[in-house]
Formats: sequence, structure tokens, C-alpha cells
Amino acid sequence: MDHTDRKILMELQRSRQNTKEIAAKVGLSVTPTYERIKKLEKEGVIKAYVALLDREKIGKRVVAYCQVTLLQHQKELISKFEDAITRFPEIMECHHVSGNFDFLLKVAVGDIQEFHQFINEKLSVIDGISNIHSAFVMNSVKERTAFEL
Amino acid sequence: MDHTDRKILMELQRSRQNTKEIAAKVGLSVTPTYERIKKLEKEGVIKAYVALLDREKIGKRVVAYCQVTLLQHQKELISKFEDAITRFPEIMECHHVSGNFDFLLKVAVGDIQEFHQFINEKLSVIDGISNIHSAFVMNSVKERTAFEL
DNA sequence: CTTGAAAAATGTCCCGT
DNA sequence: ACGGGACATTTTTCAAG
Repeated sequence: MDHTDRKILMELQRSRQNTKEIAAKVGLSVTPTYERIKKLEKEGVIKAYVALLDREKIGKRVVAYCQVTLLQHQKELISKFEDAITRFPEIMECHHVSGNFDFLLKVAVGDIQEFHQFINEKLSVIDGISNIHSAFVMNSVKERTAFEL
Repeated sequence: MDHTDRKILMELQRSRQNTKEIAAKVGLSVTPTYERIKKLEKEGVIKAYVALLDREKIGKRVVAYCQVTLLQHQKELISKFEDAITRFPEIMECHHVSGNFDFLLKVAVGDIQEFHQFINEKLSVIDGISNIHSAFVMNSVKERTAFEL
């Protein structure tokens, strides 16, 4: 992966464009540009092309980050927790992290009532949880899916 | 926005597809499907179509969440902090949150050395910061950009 | 909404260098 | 690895029921 590939990826991370436009921006003709893109797709560097939606416009007014601490750090307990997490559509992200707590969850819901319900009926019901601490997003200063290359 | 629109959005959030495929999945013909998609784009419900990359394959081996606490909660201090944040390409997300700390940052870098450099030379240099606590992502159990509709 | 059609744009691939 | 050109697919628009 060279400088041109990185330029192509930066563009594709920003927005969908046709091969001609990309080619012009990286200073190549269409064919090599096309082949580079296909190669990046085949290698799995590009995982998918997706649509990003406006959170407010689809009625997800509440985003919260939940710090979850488990009772013990046994393999079984962790697996059980991770399995449960996968099933909840409210959870956008779940990361196993180092530090004071074990998991960091990003949750998106319609309103506070729905969040309350999620915590009480879904999250806190999972076995082996010792503690949950939530922080509500008041304003997203920056939010991108694009990595710097 | 009705049930069909939501179905269309769910598909487009999952992966790029041509109008014919979407039409088949939502049980409409191509023309109305095409018009619905254009409407959702025009209204800004669909913000953009982007490529998602494989983090490991582009060499971003380290992701960390940083909890930042400011010294005081003055408007000026907050604005200054937010301005500085915008300029750092390592920062993927920055949310102003309620709770024990003020800002939650998602940072993606190549390795620990780069992270160390980011904290010491970029983040901690910003005026008005009282505390930074970082948690490294060891495993991402779930990571999606798609909202449930 | 459906079907069908048709032009323009784009994607895809083969063959040169 | 690059560029040109040929062909297939898709996008986009339109008309009629």
C-alpha cells in the first residue's frame, strides 16, 4: 500500500465517488485507479460501503456511554456477557478495555425512558455484572469513521 | 418516513447495493424505491455513503478512550478545548458528556509510542485540562455504524 | 404504485505499451 | 503498473396505466 492507495482510501472514507473523480484526485487514469480500488476491496482493507444516517432525523435523541464492571474476570463470565451484548440492537459498540472498568458500551436510543428501560430490563439483568456507570452525550464535538492515513 | 423507508435505510446502512436489489428486498419496483432513496438523501436522513476500513490492515493497532476533565466549566475554556480537538487527526470522536468527567475521546493510532506522543505533546498541552484517564481497547466485541430502525 | 423504455453515466474487463 | 477503448450494468428520467 503506497501513497496513492492511501489517497484513494482517504477519499473513499470521506464519501462515495465514481472512479473517474478518484482518478483525477490521485492523478491517475481510470483503469489503474479502478484496479487499486478492487485490490483494496479484495484484500479486505475496505470492509464495506455503507450509508451514514443523521441520528436526530431518525429519532435517536439519546446516546450514552456505559462503563460496565464485572464481578470476576473468568473466561466464562466474559463470554456470557459478550454473547448477551450482541443481541441488543441499542448497543452500537462494545469494547473490552483495560483500566478501572471492563467494558465500554455505546448505546443509542430514542429517549431517556427507553434508556432507562434498556438499563433495567436488558443490561443490568445480565449475570455477573458488578457495576454500571453511564455518561450521556450532550454534544458531539467530533465524530468520524475515517482514519487518518 | 414509513416502514418501507426504514427497511431501505437498514439495508443501506448494512452495505451498498443497487436499486434493483433494494427494491426486491422491500417488495417494491425500482422506480418508487429509487425515489424514496433520493428523498432520504435530499432530506439529509442519509448524510453520506462512505467506505469503512479494516483498522488492523491500515496499521492502526491501538484504540483508546480518554476521559478528559477540565479545570473549570467556563464557556471560553470549553470552546478552546473543542477547537484544539478538531485539529488532531488521531481523534476519531470527541463527545461532551455528563457525569464524572467532561469529554470522552476516541483515539486511533499506530502503536503505544504514538499514543504516548499524542498524550504528551498534543492532548495534555491544551490549556485548562485537569485530568486525563485512558482506557485501551483490547477487543471490540461489537462495532457498528448502523442504527436500529 | 407498476411496467416498460431509453439515454447518460459508470463499472468492468481486455488488450495494448 | 499504466492508458485506451469496447462492452455490460446501473442510474436516472420519462410516459402511460
